[in-house]
Amino acid sequence: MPELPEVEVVKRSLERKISNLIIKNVEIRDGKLRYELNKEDINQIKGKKIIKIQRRSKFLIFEIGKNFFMLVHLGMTGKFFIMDGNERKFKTSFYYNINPQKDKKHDKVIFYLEKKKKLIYNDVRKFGFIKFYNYKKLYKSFHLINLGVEPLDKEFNLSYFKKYINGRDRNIKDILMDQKFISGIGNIYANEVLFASGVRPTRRVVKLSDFEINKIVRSIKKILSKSIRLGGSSIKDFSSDDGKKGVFQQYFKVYGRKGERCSNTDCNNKVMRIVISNRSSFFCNQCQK
DNA sequence: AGGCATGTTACAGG
DNA sequence: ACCTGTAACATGCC
Repeated sequence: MPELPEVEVVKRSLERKISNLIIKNVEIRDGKLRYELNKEDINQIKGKKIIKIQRRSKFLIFEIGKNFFMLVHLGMTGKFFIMDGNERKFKTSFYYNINPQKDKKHDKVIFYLEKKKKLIYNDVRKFGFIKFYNYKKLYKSFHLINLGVEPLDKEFNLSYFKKYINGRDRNIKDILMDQKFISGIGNIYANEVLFASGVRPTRRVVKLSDFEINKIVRSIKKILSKSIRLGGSSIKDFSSDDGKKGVFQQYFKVYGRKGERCSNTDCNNKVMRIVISNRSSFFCNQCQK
């Protein structure tokens, strides 16, 4: 589900709903995630309070009690459900159509909170993980230490961009998804950003003009922040307990649109799909140079 | 049946 | 030691 905007939306939602609550108990339904869940660590958080939830790149960082941190990555299909009493609320779901019954099968960890609330970590493909650290080790962990700038930070600008690509002969799409360069962009947003910038995903970075780089930088900031504002453009809150099918609102201009007409009104070209680094890449041959 | 899927990373080769 | 590209991980939908 998650690229930066989605994770940010999840973070805000969690902050609102479960911060300042004490974790009464934790049930591990299936600890086999990307990394096996550490039971001793899990035991340590019982009786402690969720103090704060932060985001770095696509990672969520829960501060629990004093000097203890839970690092969560949602992988491809990780999501959190918050249950208030018996109601299963779909706060942040993105995996085909969510079916409450089928979905329960993939509940991995259940955090029992105060006020009869529950936080459920659910992950179909098990690429996500939950790890625990103290402060020092958290920020020294290999997950966080190699991350590049946050795309929405001022630090991410033309000169940072040029400095990084200097001497690298790679295509622009790879660079945008390179977490050591900027952290938070995945396949969907890389495609969308390049469409908005009028740059083909295959372009070598050494050949980009300052004008084009600026366009890319601005598109990144614009698209990511817009997406956060909209509640994560690739996800939609579900209220499916009444049996109604949730509706995905698609805002994508090129992603997944192979063969469809280009989104630019004055263009009759069809969107192409090619594979770059094992990932689908969509673009308009006419509008992207 | 086979292809495809928002993620990271271990590994091999240069 | 660095840099780059490939394959693998698990599961389900089309």
